[in-house]
Amino acid sequence: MKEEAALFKVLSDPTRLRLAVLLASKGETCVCYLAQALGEPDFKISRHLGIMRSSGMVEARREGTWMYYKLASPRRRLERCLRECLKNCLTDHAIVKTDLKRLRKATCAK
Amino acid sequence: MKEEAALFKVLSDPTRLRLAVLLASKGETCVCYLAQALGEPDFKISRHLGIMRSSGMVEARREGTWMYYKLASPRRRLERCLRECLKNCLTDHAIVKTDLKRLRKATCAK
DNA sequence: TTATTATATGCAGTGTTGCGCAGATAAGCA
DNA sequence: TGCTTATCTGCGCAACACTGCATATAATAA
Repeated sequence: MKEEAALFKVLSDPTRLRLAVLLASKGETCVCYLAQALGEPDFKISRHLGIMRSSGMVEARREGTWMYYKLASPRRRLERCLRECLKNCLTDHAIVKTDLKRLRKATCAK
Repeated sequence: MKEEAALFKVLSDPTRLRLAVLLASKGETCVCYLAQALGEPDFKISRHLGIMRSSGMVEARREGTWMYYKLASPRRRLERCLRECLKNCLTDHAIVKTDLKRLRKATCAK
């Protein structure tokens, strides 16, 4: 049960939860865009993405200087179910809406 | 988003996750039965139930010396969705099966 | 080479978490 | 009243988690 609990633990931090919802809704996105979307320093975003990555929830791809992150395809049934939760229940959350708005305006030349 | 993350946090501990699945599957149950089902000391179970209770995930009812706990009825959509996850994805987990087996054999005269 | 941009990481401080034990409380019964 | 059972809680400890800052790495271009 430890592994299942670990899935919940990854989502138990507000920053990571916002990132997960954003990635679930927008697909592959690069770190600097995510940092602007959340209005948080990029080293913080990078840290949390690292945590999500080492848990297997997220995959990364380098393209030049940029790193693109996306949700990994679910392995267990629980992962698929949780992702549905994110999409169905959190996409219209107030904070997510403003995150998405800022994401749309984001540029890579900070 | 903090409140939503808190929901995941409650389920991010293996003991609490097992308790939640058990309560989702069996309904109202008293502490000593839950302790026997999980094979853990009752003060530990009581602690975790207390955490689940103060988060609003669980409700308690006293009957004489016994305390009966059950899942509270979900308030937000996310809570309902998460409960579905527990029922659909974790009820047939190996540990839950043995928990349920021990729960069936549990008695209150320790 | 150096400079620039994007991303990651080591470190230290602070706070939080889960645990076991011992003891406290609460209810029921003799 | 005292005794038993069931449940809860205060304490100390060890482990862990989140943050900000500074620095390191990685890739690209001049």
